[in-house]
Amino acid sequence: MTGKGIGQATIRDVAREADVSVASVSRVFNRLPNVRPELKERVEQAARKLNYVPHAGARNLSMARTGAIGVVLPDLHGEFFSEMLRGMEREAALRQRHLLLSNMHLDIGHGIEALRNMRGRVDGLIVMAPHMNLDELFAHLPPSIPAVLLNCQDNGQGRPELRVDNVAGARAMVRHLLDCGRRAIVHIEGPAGNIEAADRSRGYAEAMEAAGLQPVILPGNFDEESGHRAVARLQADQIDVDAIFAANDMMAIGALVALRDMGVDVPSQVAVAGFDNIPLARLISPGLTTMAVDIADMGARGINRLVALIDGEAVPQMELRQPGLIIRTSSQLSAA
Amino acid sequence: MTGKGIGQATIRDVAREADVSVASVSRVFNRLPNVRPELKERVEQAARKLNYVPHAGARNLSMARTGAIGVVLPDLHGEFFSEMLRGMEREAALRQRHLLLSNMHLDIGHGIEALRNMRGRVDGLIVMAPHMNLDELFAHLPPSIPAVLLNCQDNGQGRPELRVDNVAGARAMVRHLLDCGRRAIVHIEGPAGNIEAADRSRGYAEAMEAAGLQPVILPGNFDEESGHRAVARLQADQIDVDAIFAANDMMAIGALVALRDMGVDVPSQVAVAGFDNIPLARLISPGLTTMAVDIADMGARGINRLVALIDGEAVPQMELRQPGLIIRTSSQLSAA
DNA sequence: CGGTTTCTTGTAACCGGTTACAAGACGGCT
DNA sequence: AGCCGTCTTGTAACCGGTTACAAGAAACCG
Repeated sequence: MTGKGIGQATIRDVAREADVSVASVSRVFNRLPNVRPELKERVEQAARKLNYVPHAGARNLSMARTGAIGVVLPDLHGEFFSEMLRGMEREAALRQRHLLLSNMHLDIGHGIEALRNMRGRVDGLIVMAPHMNLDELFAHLPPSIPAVLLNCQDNGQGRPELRVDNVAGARAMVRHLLDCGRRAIVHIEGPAGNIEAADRSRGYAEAMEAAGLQPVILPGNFDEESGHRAVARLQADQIDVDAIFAANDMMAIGALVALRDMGVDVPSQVAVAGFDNIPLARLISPGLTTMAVDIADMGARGINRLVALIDGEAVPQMELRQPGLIIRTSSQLSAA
Repeated sequence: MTGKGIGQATIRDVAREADVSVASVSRVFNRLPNVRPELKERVEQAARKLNYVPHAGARNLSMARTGAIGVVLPDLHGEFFSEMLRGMEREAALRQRHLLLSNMHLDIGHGIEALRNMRGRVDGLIVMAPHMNLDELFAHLPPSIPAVLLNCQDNGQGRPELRVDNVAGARAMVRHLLDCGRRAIVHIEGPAGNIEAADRSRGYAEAMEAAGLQPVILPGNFDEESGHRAVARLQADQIDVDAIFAANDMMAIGALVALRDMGVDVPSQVAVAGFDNIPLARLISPGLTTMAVDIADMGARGINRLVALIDGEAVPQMELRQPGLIIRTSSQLSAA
């Protein structure tokens, strides 16, 4: 109808249509107070007629502010990440921010590229990279871009961080299993190079040694399948075991399923425990004993910190969150 | 060191440092072939020295292309949405696109605002809004912005759509329960105004009537809690029931948990079935019989279509996907 | 050796907003 | 009337890139 065909109306089209300057149109759309009502009405009418929608990209450029937050995660698989994302989204929406997603898969080169791609697209970054050298990751990035780090390795970035105390959590879990009367406690580890996996493994080993027991560690990579494999391995190697402590819930669930298939009763024959308290842990049966990290809250808090940082407020340098033990059926005391 | 303090290097800074024009710097960064190697080297050196990272926002503006896709979902809760997002992310990464998230909660006003906010930020939109009037939603939006609709209500938008055949799926599920010998099949419905919920409810009612049985429908809203409540209601009202068909898996799981708490055995006393085949359905025990929608694939396909649409390729107007019956323990034949 | 082609490089306009600044209109005051 | 302050409005520069176009250099040709 308007004949413009492709391409949408710009602020200049509206200005022409309403016979005012672009500055006035801008003022109307930004609700600045110093606009005569009659003129305001004229502009709004013209905008309606042309079906004008402001171009956010142009606005971002001239204001040097995008209203978006870049979220860089190592993966999007499993409930852990979706919970985290959910928490972030909730908080971001509250603060009128959008989330720009980017997962960096495994390679650090991709990670660096992903971060560089964010410049000019977002006002700040949330980076979760438990499996990468942070200093290398940030090496070729201007230091002025605000960023909050989640569960990252030690680094010299001096950026605000949120971490879960994985070592303490793992120790506490081992103590709980000992309290349940278990002695042959086997740990299924997370992937190599991942700081969270390493910390949980360390906490396990420390607690076992403190109890005068020999640590037994099987490899895994945080997915259900590897929990399954670990149990198969236990059986194949005839390893003595009365409790399995997996480095995360998905592996614990894989182990539960494998044990169920083998006809081994949980918890009477073997207790099982995980880490993270993903929503599934409560729903599976038997209910999974785990260390609760409030994942969504952690995501929300990260956004919260980042927004404060972007706004130039003071932000605590590091927060170490303590996970809490959740006891469910999978580690109930054996029949006395 | 460089004295610039806050604010990052721009293309003009690099041009000055390398003593070339901005056009040349742009050419180097965009890997255009017609640049003398010596000059290219000089530019790269200058860029390295200044720690220059191109400003994506500016690039987007001048090229009228952002490389981002806006994803507008009604909610981010539960495995359904995380699965969908995962599928989208995978496909988007493959096509070098970013995802900009925006959930529109319940209100249509917010939905319209969310869509408008996307202009100039993204090249196209994926909209999933089973609970909204699409024509109203798109009314104040320029028609030229590419968009793909997922599981939306009938509308006059003429935009590419992907839908699940919810009516057929529900009918098939009822037939399966009948085959299992169940007659008193109760349906737990999804939220009012949601087209998917309505279609599943319709399929259920049609199949029941076709079998000469009386439909019994209880209210629900797609979350676990409402499945739980529905079962409580069944008991309170002493309703005769030998099978429960919930409009989605989360409600079915709520029902399972409620039945377990009440000491009712599944499936011998009551069979339970859901819809969606979220990952949890396989893991819970008893395993949940459900209609499988390949959620992640649906998300990936949506992105795929949208990218084609953005690139000006021809795209099928509508695809109706058939869900598949997955039989698990929760609906095993009663002991003969 | 002049003319034509090809390749490299720079200048400046443009994308679509925001905003500093100037100018004009208006009202109130002496 | 003349002066001043306040309020409204417009002009034009700017954000940081891309790119059409022109110009200069080099290569190639008869």
